[in-house]
Amino acid sequence: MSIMKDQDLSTFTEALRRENLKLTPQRKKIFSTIAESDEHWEVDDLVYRFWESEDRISRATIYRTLDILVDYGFVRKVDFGEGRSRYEYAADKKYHDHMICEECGEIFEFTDENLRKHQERLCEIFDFTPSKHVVQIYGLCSECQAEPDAGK
Amino acid sequence: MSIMKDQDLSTFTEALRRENLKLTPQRKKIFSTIAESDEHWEVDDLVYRFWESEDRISRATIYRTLDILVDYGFVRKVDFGEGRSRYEYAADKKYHDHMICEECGEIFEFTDENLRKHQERLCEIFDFTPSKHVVQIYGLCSECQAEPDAGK
DNA sequence: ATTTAATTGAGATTGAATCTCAATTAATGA
DNA sequence: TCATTAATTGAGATTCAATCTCAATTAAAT
Repeated sequence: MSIMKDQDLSTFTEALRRENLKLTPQRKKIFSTIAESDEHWEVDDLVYRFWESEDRISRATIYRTLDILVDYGFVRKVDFGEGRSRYEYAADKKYHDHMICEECGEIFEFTDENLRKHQERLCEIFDFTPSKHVVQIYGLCSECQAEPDAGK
Repeated sequence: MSIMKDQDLSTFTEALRRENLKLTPQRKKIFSTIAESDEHWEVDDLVYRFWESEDRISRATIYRTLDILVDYGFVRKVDFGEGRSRYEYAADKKYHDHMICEECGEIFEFTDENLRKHQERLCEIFDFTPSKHVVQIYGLCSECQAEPDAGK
C-alpha cells in the first residue's frame, strides 16, 4: 500500500524528469494527496483540503498539475454533466464505466468485457481508432427507487 | 417533410398549452429553426443565425426555450466535453450513440442493438432504473488516420 | 555558488450559462 | 373588440469553472 504509492511517486518523478519538468513541493503534495483520495473528486475538494493545511496551493497550480497528471495517465478526467470536471486516480484501477444516480448523486462503477468488445468491434467496422470510451448510465439507484420521492 | 414539421409544431403548441405556457413568436421561430437544423449544433449557431435575420432573439430566451424543448423531449442535449453543450433535434430520430473524431471534430452516429441490450442487462443486475445512456467513443476517424499529422 | 529555464501565485480574464427586473405581450373571458 | 392577468422577453448583471498573465521565486544542472 505505502510501497505502492512510493512506486507511483517515483514513476511520476521519472516522467517529470523525462520532460524536463521540475519536481516541486506543490506537485509532490498534489500527487500524494490524489493517490490517497476517494473516487471522483473535483478540483475544489483539493483546494479546500490544502486550504486547511499549513501550505496552500493555488488553483492555477492545481489545474496545471492535473493537466500533467491526466496527460501522463495517472489521473482520469471524468465529466458527469455537472458543469465542472471530476477526476479519479487511475494508476491502480482497471478501466471501468459509471452509473450515476440522479437522485442521490452516488456513482457506481462497473466493468463489462462484452460491452467493451462490442465497442471495439464497432470501431473496426467504422475504421475508427479509439483513444477513449465513455459509457455512462444515468437513472435511479436501487435505494432511491425504493424511497417515496426524496427529491421532489 | 413539411407536413412532418407542421405536425411537430402543433405537438409543441399543445405541449405548451398543457402547461400554461405561451406560444410566442420567439418560441415558434426557435422551434422551426431547430427542426431544420443540422446535427449537433450549439447555442451560438442559433444566436448567430437569428442575429443575421431581421428579428434577433436574446440568449436568455434561447436558453430558456431549449430547456423547455429538452424537457418535452423534442431536443436532446449532448456533451462532447468541449466546455459547452450541443443539441440535436430528437423528434424524428431514433436513439443513437456517437463517435467523435478528436482531429477533425466530425461526429458520427451509430446504433447498436446489442450494445443497448447489454446496458439494459447491466441495469437489471444492479437494480438500476436508467433514464439516459451516454456512449461516446473518442478517437481518430478513418480519414484522419490516413493523413500525415494534420493537427500537430 | 551561479545560471537558467521552469514554476508559482495573485489576480485578471474568458466564456458558458443563469438570474434579475422592468417593460412587453399572449391568452382568456367579458 | 377590449381589458385583465400572468407569462415572457431582453439587456445587462452575475455566477462559476477554467485559463491566462506576469513578476517573483525556485529546482536542477554546471
